[in-house]
Amino acid sequence: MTHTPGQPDSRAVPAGGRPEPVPCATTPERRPGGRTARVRAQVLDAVRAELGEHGYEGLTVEGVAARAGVHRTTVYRRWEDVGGLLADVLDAAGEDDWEPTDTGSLRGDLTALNDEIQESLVARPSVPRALMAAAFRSARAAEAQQRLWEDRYARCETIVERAVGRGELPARTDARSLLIASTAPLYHQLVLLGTAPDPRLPARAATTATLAAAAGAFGLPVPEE
Amino acid sequence: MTHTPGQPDSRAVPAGGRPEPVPCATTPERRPGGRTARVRAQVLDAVRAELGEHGYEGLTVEGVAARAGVHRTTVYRRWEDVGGLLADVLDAAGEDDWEPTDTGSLRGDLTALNDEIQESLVARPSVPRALMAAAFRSARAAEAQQRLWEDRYARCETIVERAVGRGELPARTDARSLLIASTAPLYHQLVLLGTAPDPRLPARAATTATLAAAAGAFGLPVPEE
DNA sequence: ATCTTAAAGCAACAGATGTCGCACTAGTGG
DNA sequence: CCACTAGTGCGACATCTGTTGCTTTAAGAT
Repeated sequence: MTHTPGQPDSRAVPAGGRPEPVPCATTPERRPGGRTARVRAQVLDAVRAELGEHGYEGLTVEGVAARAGVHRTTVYRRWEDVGGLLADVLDAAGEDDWEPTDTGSLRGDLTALNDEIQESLVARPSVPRALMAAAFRSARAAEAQQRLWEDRYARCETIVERAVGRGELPARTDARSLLIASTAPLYHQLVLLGTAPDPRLPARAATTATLAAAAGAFGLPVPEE
Repeated sequence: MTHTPGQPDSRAVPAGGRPEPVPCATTPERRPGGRTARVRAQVLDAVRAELGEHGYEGLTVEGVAARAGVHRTTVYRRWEDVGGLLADVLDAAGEDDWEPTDTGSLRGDLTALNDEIQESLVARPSVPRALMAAAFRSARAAEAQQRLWEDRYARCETIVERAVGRGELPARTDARSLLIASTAPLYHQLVLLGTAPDPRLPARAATTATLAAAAGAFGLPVPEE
């Protein structure tokens, strides 16, 4: 996850994901060499550090540039604004190897997942929370956020597949809906409602979703009977 | 809901909800008279109008002041910042007489509620969405938002009470958890995940919650058998 | 009517934020 | 080794955002 400065990553991503100024076919890849990649790594590291220290509120282009040892103008030119920075961070966040833990039961898996979510959301300052805040302000960050959600929920579908394999769930189950039903109350209460975190909430939400699933709430074609 | 300019409202609210500069007991109420109230009404109307036209992104103190026909400084002094403005708007929003519609069944009531929610969230620009965005940036707006959520969910508890009265649910049912389970997927998908609105989502989320409730997912003390 | 004073208007200022042209540095290719 | 140039550094500038001291207006009381 953490980029090692000085060891340029080989990903030749167009930095901010913005449309490039039309490479004229003679320049297939602009200049993926040392300095460019190094600056990108420094800046993204700085963003994560600033986010961890001051949260989204305290995240400013000025501060990021200073911490990265880079000039303001460079950041503005490559990432445009704070939203662009976070979009890049979000894309990088999707490149880890996270996967849901296997506890042996659907309810256990969902509870473990919810525990992880709750933990990441109650931390102060919370990076995921900051990224959600950013998604409200920047279209680019919102798109990156969407990609990350999609990736995460796709990985979580293995939870449902395992449950189907164990016979806990019917084969044709809408995995995505089940996962959302299980996790949504957490985000709703912790992020939107702003209620105090309840240590039993993760388990309760997971249990509710499990019960609904057992009652056939997420059956796909519902063969009626 | 809409304030009629020129007809000062009698609510002697301390405007922004901020701690007042200690009234010296000789001045029990500062100056609730015409101009003060009129300015407040003008400004709040301007906020709602700007929000409807440009969304949260385009909401600026400068624009609000101009539209309200008031000087910038006045807005800064009474509301401090955009968050303060929205907090005041949020508090005013809680003073309506909204109540959940009665369709005759738990599932129907929850579906109707979700339909209303979805409708308010897919509108562009969406005022509720703007208020949520504001809650991320301003502590004052966040508190006001919290008060509004609390008020809304409290009113919705009548849905559960009616269902209990009809014998659809056991007497000891955790109304709040049921309501959150029913509504959270909507907010999660439309606000956080940013997925395209699905016209059947409200009904499906309501059905899921109803099934879970029937399975005893929201029983309060659970007398064990 | 007139006095008092809370609140609004006004203008000048300070700081943050973002932009632009130009110079320079350092990969890249000959 | 040298030439080329994408990308960065630098400083000057424009703008937006928020603050402060003072003046003016008008609500409320005598």
